[in-house]
Amino acid sequence: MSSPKYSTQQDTTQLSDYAPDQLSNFELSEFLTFDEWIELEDAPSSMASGSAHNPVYRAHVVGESAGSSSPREELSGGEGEGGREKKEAKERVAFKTKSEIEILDDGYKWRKYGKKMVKNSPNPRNYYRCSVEGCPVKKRVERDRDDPSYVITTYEGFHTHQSFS
DNA sequence: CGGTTTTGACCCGCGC
DNA sequence: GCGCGGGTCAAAACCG
Repeated sequence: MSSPKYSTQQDTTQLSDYAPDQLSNFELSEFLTFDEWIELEDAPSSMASGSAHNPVYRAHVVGESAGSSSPREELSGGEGEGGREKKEAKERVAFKTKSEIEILDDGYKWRKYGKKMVKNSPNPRNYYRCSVEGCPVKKRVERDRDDPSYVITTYEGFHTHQSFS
């Protein structure tokens, strides 16, 4: 509901610096299985102060640790179609970034489709989805429970179209 | 006008 | 068998 305090622009300068396209490729190329946050060393060359270390953590959550291999195939919801395709292993990449805003513009258009409160955390969980049709990419944004200053963005799936920067 | 957002309700899978 | 949790979708409202 509105976040009057949050400016539309904000100083997302540092945030926009990371290219989603490039980043995605990088991630896709590598199979990640990190159960912990890995600090990415950003090159804040443009950082005048330099002291502002942009803490970006990358973690790949494989989940599906034996057991639930098929969380959800498709939301039939009245769809009697028989064409069911096996879903490929959808990668789940979690990014932890220090930011006051959760809506970080990564170059893609996202449409919010749900908000849920997490038990154990006063922070709500936002669900975003790519506005582009055919893009099974989903984004989950949640604030760090320990550090509200940090935002955990979890990307699911992969974009099938070029990023519109 | 289009697109998007927002809240609630609904649904599914799994657990016990 | 039933309940819980999480996740998703839908309609309406709002914005640019």
